[in-house]
Amino acid sequence: MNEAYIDALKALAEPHRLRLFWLLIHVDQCITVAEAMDVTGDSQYNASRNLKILYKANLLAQHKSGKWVYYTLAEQDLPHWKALVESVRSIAAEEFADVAARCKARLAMRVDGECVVGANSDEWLQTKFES
Amino acid sequence: MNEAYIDALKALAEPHRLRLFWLLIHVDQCITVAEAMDVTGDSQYNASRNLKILYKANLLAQHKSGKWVYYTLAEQDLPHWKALVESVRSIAAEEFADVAARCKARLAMRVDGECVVGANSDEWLQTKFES
DNA sequence: AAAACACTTACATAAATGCACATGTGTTAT
DNA sequence: ATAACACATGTGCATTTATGTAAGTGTTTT
Repeated sequence: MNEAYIDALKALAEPHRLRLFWLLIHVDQCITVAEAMDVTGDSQYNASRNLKILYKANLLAQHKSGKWVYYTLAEQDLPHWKALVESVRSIAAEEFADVAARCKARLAMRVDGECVVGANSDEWLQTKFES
Repeated sequence: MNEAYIDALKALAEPHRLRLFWLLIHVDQCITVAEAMDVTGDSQYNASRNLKILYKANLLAQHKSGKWVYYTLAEQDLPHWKALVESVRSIAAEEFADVAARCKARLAMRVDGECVVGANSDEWLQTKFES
């Protein structure tokens, strides 16, 4: 049945999750829950839960590395799934310009492509943004 | 903002509405609430409400003709909206083979392209389907 | 052993859904 | 005309589902 597709639509039909998914499409990289917290400003519970909902909806893949859990885009084979991802990708960048900038700054804090600092670190909080 | 887009995703993230929208894409024709009732088997309230929700989400257009209200696909200009419609269009037809057949039979009851008979008519109930 | 990241549970609040009934509007018959 | 009928929509209520905050659990690192 198309229950899985319905779940994907439900997962995307929430502002925080749509933003997270758009971000993962456009940065084209894995991000951890801690990084998502910093970038979006969501609480730990919401960042974790929303990423997990996107994962359970088969929109994201996850892999664990030490105490970090990285989420990344899931590969899509079916046409209507590809079109759905394409739809989110096509959203104008201006809508998410702020998070995109914050995400870029947060990923710059990585060492050898690995996340090494948790959420709300001093280093991150010193990086000021005027929104 | 992308609130309208969120509303569209929400509108589609419900089995009955997804089915209705898929149907309107594939029959490429207006249908009335009464016809939708017969085709989907939904109650009058649900058929009316779900069509209206899709309409308010800017996915459908409506025009009134006498006591009938015809719903049809809305034209989309923005890329992410087009891709969203394309996504639903790409859903395998087998998922909705039954409703597609019932819709074809129901539209055959029209006269000069106009709906002339209401829901649960004798004529319709005589048309038997084995589901 | 202690600290940190991610996840889960429990509870309170908000929102969506379905049903029954009532309303509004257009059509048809007398 | 006006009364009766039919299509579509709105309202009130009960049930279910989603969301947010706070606290607790599990696992890994140092």
